[in-house]
Amino acid sequence: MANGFETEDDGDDRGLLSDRIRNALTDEIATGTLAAGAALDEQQLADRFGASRTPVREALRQLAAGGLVELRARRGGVVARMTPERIMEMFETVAEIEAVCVRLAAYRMTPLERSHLIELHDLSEPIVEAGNFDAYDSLNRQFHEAIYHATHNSFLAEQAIAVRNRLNAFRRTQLRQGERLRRSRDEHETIMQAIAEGDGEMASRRMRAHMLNAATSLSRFIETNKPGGV
Amino acid sequence: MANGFETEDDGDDRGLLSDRIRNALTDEIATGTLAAGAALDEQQLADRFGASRTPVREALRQLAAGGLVELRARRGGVVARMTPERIMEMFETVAEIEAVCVRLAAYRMTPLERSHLIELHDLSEPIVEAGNFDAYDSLNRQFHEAIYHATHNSFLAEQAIAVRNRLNAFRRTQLRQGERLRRSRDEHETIMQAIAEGDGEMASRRMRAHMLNAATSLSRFIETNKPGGV
DNA sequence: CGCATCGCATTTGCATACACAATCGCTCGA
DNA sequence: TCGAGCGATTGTGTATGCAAATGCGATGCG
Repeated sequence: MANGFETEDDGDDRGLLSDRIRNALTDEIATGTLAAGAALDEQQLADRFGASRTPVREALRQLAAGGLVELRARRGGVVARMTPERIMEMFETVAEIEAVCVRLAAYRMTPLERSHLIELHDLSEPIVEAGNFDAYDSLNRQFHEAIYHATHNSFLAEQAIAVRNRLNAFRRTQLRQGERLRRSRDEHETIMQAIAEGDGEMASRRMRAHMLNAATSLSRFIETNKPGGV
Repeated sequence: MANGFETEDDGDDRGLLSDRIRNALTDEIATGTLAAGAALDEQQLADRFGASRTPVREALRQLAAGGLVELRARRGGVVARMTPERIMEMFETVAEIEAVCVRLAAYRMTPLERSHLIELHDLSEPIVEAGNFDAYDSLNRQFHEAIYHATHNSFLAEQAIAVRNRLNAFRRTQLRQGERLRRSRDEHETIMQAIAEGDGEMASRRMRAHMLNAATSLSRFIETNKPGGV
């Protein structure tokens, strides 16, 4: 097959082909390029990535293990189709896990980690003013991951990141709504205060509320833009 | 290869070969038949299961996605090698997730679910008296899974089960220690009381303590039977 | 005209073949 | 004697081929 390239001028063909395909598919699902419910034909994907079916299959299996795609035996795979109920369940789960993380983090974070978190939070102020959604999204992610890290429980942090990534496909558009950006930052502010006071329980409750606010916001968005069958 | 059997008298060759291999390997890792750190040679496994490398590879990828095995690129796979620190992190994570589950469950469970939980708990009394470890282990699992279910959040329940299964490989022997069986049931008792009173926060704190007690018990076990390099 | 059944096409699941990377052992040199 | 360089071997990563199963369409029957 089109395997004739030995040159690496593309610069992105390091690593395993199956991993690259997996990452690419993950991105495409998360960004919505591959809509929920879309059929995933192995040969078709193989052609698209200029590979054979073997690495495509391995990528699909991994994605299925992560829950991003559903594989029905001998009937091919589809991008995991989420009901609104399921999405809300995922949001609640993320909210609870985040709440756990911030409680542990409040009790365990080092001064260095605390200052890093404050720095991230401060950086977001001008970005909110400018209404830069993408930049805030990135910073928001860093903020939450800094909290995961500060739990000093890398397994928990991995779980949190995994669940959060899985939700990403639906979280994407939520921040674009009106004043949600400002309110998100305000909520971060109150969480930071609780952390500063060393009150993990308070930080936990506020984080849970913060995540559920985001869920409510997304829920309204889904109701408004309700499509046919998804 | 030895593919000549069309007869299904064996009775266990339904479903996908890769799935059967995955399940078999999961069991072997969970039961310790495959020790942590053991190398997983694809051809060797293929021979052992009477299959080719393809389904074995797919099984390994899925296990890697679940965290049970580690796959280093072009260097093969090994059964995930856990440090004591990592195991404790996993225990803490399970404890926190269980605490979340029982809090939600306390607020949401139906009378039917509550009575089912009570029934399971009552069933364990004579089993503890008899010191039947395996039976208690099974009932214990059902008890916890009934709580997951009662959260009425199937995604959270799935996550809880997944993390719990991942820990199973190391939890196995923990209950065999002395009076841990009796104490485990007593702790369940206090959790049940909090649930009965509708106090989710209390149930949550007690569940966390319950799980961390189990972790401590296992920790002692690990210290006692410390092997060479794991 | 509607429904069931048979046959075909498509696609997955598995086997096999091949290429390259990593490791191990050897030899050679200091 | 020890270390470095180099080749052989082992095993992973990928491609391709083949068989079985599923879904769909056509055809025949009621």
